[in-house]
Amino acid sequence: MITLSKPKVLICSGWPYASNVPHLGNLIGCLLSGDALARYYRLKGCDVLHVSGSDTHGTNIEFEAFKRGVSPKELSDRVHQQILEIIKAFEIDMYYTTTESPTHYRFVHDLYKKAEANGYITSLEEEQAYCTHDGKFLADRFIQGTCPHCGSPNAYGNQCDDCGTLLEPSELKNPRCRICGQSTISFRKTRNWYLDLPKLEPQLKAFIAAKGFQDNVGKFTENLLKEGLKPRAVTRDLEWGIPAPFQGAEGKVIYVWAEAALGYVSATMEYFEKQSNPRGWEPFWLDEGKSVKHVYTQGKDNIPFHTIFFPAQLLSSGTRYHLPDQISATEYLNWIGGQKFSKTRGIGVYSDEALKLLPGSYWRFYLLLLRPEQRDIDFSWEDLDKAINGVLANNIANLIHRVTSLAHRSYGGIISPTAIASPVSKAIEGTKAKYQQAFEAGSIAQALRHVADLAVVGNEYVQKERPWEGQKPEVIANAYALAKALAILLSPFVPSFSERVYRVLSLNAPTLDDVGRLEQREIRLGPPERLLEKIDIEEVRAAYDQMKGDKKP
RNA sequence: GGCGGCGUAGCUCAUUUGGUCUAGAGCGUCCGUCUCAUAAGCGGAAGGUAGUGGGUUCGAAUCCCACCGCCGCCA
Repeated sequence: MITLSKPKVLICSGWPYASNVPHLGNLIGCLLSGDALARYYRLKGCDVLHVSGSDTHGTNIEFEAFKRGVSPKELSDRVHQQILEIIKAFEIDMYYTTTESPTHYRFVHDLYKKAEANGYITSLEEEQAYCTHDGKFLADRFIQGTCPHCGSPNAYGNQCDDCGTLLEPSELKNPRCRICGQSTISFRKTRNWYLDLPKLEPQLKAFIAAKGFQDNVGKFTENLLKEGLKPRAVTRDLEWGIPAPFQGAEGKVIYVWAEAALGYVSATMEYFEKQSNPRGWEPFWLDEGKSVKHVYTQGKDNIPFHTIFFPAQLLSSGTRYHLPDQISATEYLNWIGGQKFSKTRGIGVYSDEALKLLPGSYWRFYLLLLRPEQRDIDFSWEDLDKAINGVLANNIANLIHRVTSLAHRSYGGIISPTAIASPVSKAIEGTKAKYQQAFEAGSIAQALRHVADLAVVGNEYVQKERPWEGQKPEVIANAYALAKALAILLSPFVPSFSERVYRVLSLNAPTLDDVGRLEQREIRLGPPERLLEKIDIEEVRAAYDQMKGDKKP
């Protein structure tokens, strides 16, 4: 018998910025969506790797570190550790690294050296703000001054938050350095290196046309291409970051946008290095064909990075890397009343705080069910309550408990190998088909809704057949088939919950193929178990209020 | 200001390329009911002029135009 190698799937989740732990919106957009997809493809029997890591460079981290009086390295290391804990608590099963990894440095160096050799790197001398007191060039955000339009004294070098006008650093009146607070700013000439995107445009267009990205992803990308691409600077005069490998660029670093996404490749390399299989990454990245599928999850703001800038970086190397196949982008999850999450202003729940309120699996279920796939949504306690108590507890967990209790009460906990009645098997097969279709299209919330719908069918069925009256072993067998299908289909969303159900239903590492499959022999159920505790949303809310209250000075 | 996206019952969403009649479902609400189950389940009812206003069509939530609101990109 010939065993074909399993289809490979690489899930790439957007890299959390290591200035702070991710908030709920970041989490659902990147890592959680990626985990659900990865688990789905594993359930289907694919060879799956899910990678991401902490994005540790850039001026935001430098500034945040400065505010806290620590080095950028100290700050990002600390946040990275926190994120690792969060990943564990949210039951995310992936390879998570950081842009500080040596493999990443090496890969970024190699790639840009090749890009330079291939003639895709140009350089240009420009004037940039420089603080003579601190002796360094200042990123736009590090300069503050008076807005020339509205007169606000708190405008930044890139924009005035008070009137919304976009600015150039040179437009600010009385510019001062946000690091030392002094007005010791002058403009000096400096040379920076650019990725020649216009030169890569034909290749990019061919790639985008070939992949045919859907919906908002396609539109975003088209618009950007329509406007025409300009060369983008890939270096900056900073100390924190990956040193630029170009001739004459000593003392400069590769700017964060130009290296973080390359981490998808270097993380894959690093994963296989640790498996003592240093060439294991190649089938994932060097096969241009259909035997590997690349799916990216991130917030909508990152779409162009993944459809244009990141592919451009890969193309500039001259190596024919596998380019993105699918972008599963989310809209935004905002806080109550449409407010933006803000750590400093104390708005919203960050992932570390979320875990103090409820276990990770509860958040998973809520976030994946309400995943913003069509438009921005606002968090609400009511939705959280409905998702957990209404859908997961009352409908799903209760149905499974109901079935196992019935089986034990009147049938000795034994499921006989009966054929599944056609309406039940039809419902299971129909759900499975819609579920797969949704997942393959990257519509994770939709897949979960199909599962929830099956639980409704299950309750209707049990109610109608009344297996608590007389002996109806075939009804119990059908109900068992429903419970089993639910447990398996739910595993990409709430893995620990599914594991508990597997134990009760006597299932051993089932796969997608087991959904709707006929039992060959008698099954002896484990003792009925209360599978999920409900939440008291008012208590959770009170705990949240207290947590936030404690933080205020 | 320019470009793009979105706008369906209180909430979350369905309505495959415009056409099964009174636009569906879950949750919530109200009424009824079973009792195996986590005060869960089931049945029924109320609830939408599909953002608004025009237009195309025999027929539009689904196509076109304008306006309003939200979001994003750009200036």
